[in-house]
Amino acid sequence: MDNPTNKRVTIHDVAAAAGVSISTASKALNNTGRMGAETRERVKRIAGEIGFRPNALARGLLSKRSFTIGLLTNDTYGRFTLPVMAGVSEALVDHGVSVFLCAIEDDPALGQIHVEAMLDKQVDGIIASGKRMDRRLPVDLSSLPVPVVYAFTEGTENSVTLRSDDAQGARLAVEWLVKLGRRRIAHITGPQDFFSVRERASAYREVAGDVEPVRYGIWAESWGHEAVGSIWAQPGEKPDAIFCGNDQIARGVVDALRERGIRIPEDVSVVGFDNWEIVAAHTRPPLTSVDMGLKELGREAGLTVLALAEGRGVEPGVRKLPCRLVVRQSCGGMSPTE
Amino acid sequence: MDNPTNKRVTIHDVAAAAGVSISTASKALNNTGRMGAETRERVKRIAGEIGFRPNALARGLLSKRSFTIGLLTNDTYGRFTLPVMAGVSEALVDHGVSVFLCAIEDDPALGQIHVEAMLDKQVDGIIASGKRMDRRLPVDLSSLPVPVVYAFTEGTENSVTLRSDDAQGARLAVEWLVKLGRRRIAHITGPQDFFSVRERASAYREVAGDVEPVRYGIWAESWGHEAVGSIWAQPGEKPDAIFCGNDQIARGVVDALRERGIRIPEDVSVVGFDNWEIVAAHTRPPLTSVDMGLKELGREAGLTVLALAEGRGVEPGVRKLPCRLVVRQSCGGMSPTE
DNA sequence: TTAAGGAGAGAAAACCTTTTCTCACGCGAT
DNA sequence: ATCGCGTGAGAAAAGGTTTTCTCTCCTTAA
Repeated sequence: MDNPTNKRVTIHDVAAAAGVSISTASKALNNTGRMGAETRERVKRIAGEIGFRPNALARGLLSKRSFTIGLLTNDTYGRFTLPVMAGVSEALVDHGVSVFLCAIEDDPALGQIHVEAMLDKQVDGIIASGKRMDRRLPVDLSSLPVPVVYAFTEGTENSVTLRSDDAQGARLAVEWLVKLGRRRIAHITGPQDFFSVRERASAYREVAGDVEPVRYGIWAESWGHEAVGSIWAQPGEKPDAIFCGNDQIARGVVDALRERGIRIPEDVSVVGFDNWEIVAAHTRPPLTSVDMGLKELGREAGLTVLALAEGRGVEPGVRKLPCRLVVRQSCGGMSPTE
Repeated sequence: MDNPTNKRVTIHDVAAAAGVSISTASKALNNTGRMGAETRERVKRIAGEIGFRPNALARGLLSKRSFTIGLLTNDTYGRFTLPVMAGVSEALVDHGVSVFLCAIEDDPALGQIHVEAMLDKQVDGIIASGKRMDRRLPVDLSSLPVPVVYAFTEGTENSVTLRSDDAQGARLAVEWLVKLGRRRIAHITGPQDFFSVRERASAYREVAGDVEPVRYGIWAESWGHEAVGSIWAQPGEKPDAIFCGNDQIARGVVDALRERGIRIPEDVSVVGFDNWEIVAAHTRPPLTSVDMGLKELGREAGLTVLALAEGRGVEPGVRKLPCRLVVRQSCGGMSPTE
């Protein structure tokens, strides 16, 4: 049913082929208006046969809905926005909505250009996403003529913001360690100026108590390695579990422990954060890790911006999505519900 | 200069405000038609003042150009399409073109849906991208009404395909090792059924000679680790350099060497492939690695599809873009040109 | 038999922009 | 004085849909 010419088939062609007027054709295809059941069926059948697909530009011009949204991110290479994007795309494709990807590094001018390009193209809404929860994108989205949803980046005053519940995730991890019988749980994590770091740390503190100081550092293997070095260099009792601020740190921790002949998980349990498959699953032993559910976050962001675009109300504020614990072999025990 | 009402400002508003007709306004703004210089300036000034931006949908309806292209990928989480995407976006934003990101896992139905959605939205062209050069996307793009460019995935018969020159990249790496005085260079790499693997291996063979067998395995740290184990378990002379099929394998190799007390780069040089920052830069010591220039590839793909969309001819066939060697500390020596 | 009403379908406007065509006017040349 | 022409600017069509309005029949009830 391809059309041999290069010209796209329009509703005019459908109408002509079916021997009806354009308006009747349109109403038939959209299940609107009044007409004989037979006519409606015939139009639909013929439309299918000649491969008619409505021109979204024309439709959008009239309906003020382009079935298009923009995804703005400054996390070009990062592992955070990637699953978020996948989630957004997945949630919206069912609704016929396509996603403009706009990678603005940290360049305000570039951001501005992208936003304007999106508005020119009449996007129905914008999702702003980033690489950390407590930083803004370098572009002001607060007074746009379209709805904006923030996902994994800080939003403005009365905006809708979606984030993972890091405190709950941290609690999940530490409680799991406690349940396994660990009593001396250390926490090696990233820079203290990250909001997530502070949130995870205080949840850790709540559950694990004051037995070990929180160790702040950088988001790198080397820091995990080094921190273990300094803990084991000190005199006194050693931890029987280490809760790490991310998987890379955990990886460094595991390496450092192994170098000392300490067995994982028999002597020390290790838990990571992020559940970054490529690291967590390939560490020896594979890492138990907290998954922030970023894909789910993306899906939620997509549905939310869609709701706003359709005029359905959405309560503004910060919405936290739960994390889950992915159990592998680095801390013993078999399932988080056992 | 915001407009207080929610209504978007159209060229009607500009015309009214400037006291001219719509056609005159349009011609003034597009620098077409004939009119007094003063009129033209006044229209432009007023358009700027009231914040007029032309509606791309309406423009596209008429011009048959939507200034929109689609990027199809099945590498949702992968590290390959990510830089490709960044390159595409970067190249096209200057031309006012926005990019639809379509993540089709490996699902033909999903692919079909996305392609149809893109065509409905009148994309000017499509870039297909994947996670390996010798696999097709699970969707047929061979007879679409818009131009298609393949980047880092296999294209169809008479298509334009962009890929990295893996043979040249491998040669670069091995020649570098030779220049450093290494004579017994091993090659530990991925599965032999990857085209890139075979290509890299034969380039390796050309330069390094027949002194060590190529060791095929899987794309994982564990394989690098294991391969070193088996090499060092064998009797006979040991390699003084190892060229790895990717950075993860290299990472496993480095770990295994260190466990044996072998110094890097003093005793053995190691080179990786992919230059995956997050792995290469954080291995101890940081890995020298071959960079496939994926961002450049993306940029090139963007410009190519744009050229096709504008009717400028592009020679079909496979175009290989050069790799470059990123020198870090894992093989000694300081710069690839020294 | 006629008026009312409903069913089926088409005409036309609207969305916003670009482009082609037409028109009016003034000036220089005949 | 008239013709032609160049200049400045507006009218209208086009692009593909959707939607409202209108029109024509036909049926049914009075």
